[in-house]
Amino acid sequence: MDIKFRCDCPITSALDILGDRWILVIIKQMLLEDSKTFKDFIQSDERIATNILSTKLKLMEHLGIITKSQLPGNKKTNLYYLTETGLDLTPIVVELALWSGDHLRGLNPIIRTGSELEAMKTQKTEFIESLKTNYRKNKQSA
Amino acid sequence: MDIKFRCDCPITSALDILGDRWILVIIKQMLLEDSKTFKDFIQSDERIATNILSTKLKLMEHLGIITKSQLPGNKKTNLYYLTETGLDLTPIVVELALWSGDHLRGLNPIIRTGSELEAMKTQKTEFIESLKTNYRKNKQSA
DNA sequence: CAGGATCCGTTTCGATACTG
DNA sequence: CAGTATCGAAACGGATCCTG
Repeated sequence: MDIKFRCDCPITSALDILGDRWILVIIKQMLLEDSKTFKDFIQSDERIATNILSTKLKLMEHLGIITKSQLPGNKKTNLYYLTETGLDLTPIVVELALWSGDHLRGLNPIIRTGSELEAMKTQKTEFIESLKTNYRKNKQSA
Repeated sequence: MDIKFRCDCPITSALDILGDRWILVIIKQMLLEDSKTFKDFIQSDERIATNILSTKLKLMEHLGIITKSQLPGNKKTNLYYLTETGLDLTPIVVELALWSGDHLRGLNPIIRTGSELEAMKTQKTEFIESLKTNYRKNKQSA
């Protein structure tokens, strides 16, 4: 698989990656909903098709955003986890959540609880760090 | 024009909007490169096609992210400006820039100068605020 | 049964030509 | 300058099939 970006500028390349709805959805699922298996992603209410999911997971793995692994004794369930590079996207997901909370209300329900959204806003840096820390913890204990 | 989101969840709807490469590109251009006319967007090195640009600008206007206006004496040049809702996307653009700077190096050149990227990181909140303040100022004086 | 590949109709994209 | 029209190429998405 080779990836071609439109130009050499990093931010433009970042838009090639993050300007893809499904990639953002997958990252959000992993970070906020503990999704890690193929089935987790399929069963979410995002309605992603299996072929699309498959393609995007492969792409993300190739980009170094996620890794694919298996439980030692389990040959059939694959586990997808964010790498540290992927985890560094946490601030973007949080900012997205905040923006949507501020400007796309009326659509409800809010992601997670309202109070959590409040915490995100008032203690953003800490919230991001705790999200990353928790994620790393879950990843290790798996 | 009516916009249909995939579900009622705000963050999912946000992904419907921001998970679009061109919308992100346009916002970035407006915020970081002072782009405001159709021509500005076309002439950037992003190589956006005229029909796509036209469609996206209309969509963004409809979403309340940008406004379209004209100089009083000028009937042929349209001016596109971010609304306050659009301006609130500044943190997302900044986080994108930071992530790409950290993880997509080797592609160079960096958006703007390296020192500016450094400032972004160490004084992020202030940087975001100044970006917004400057934008509002330019918008008014136009 | 989980994970994913294949097929295939439909939608969207994108490059260029063209218009007010 | 600021867009539309057109049309081939690519992506989507759903249904189904395959494989361990």
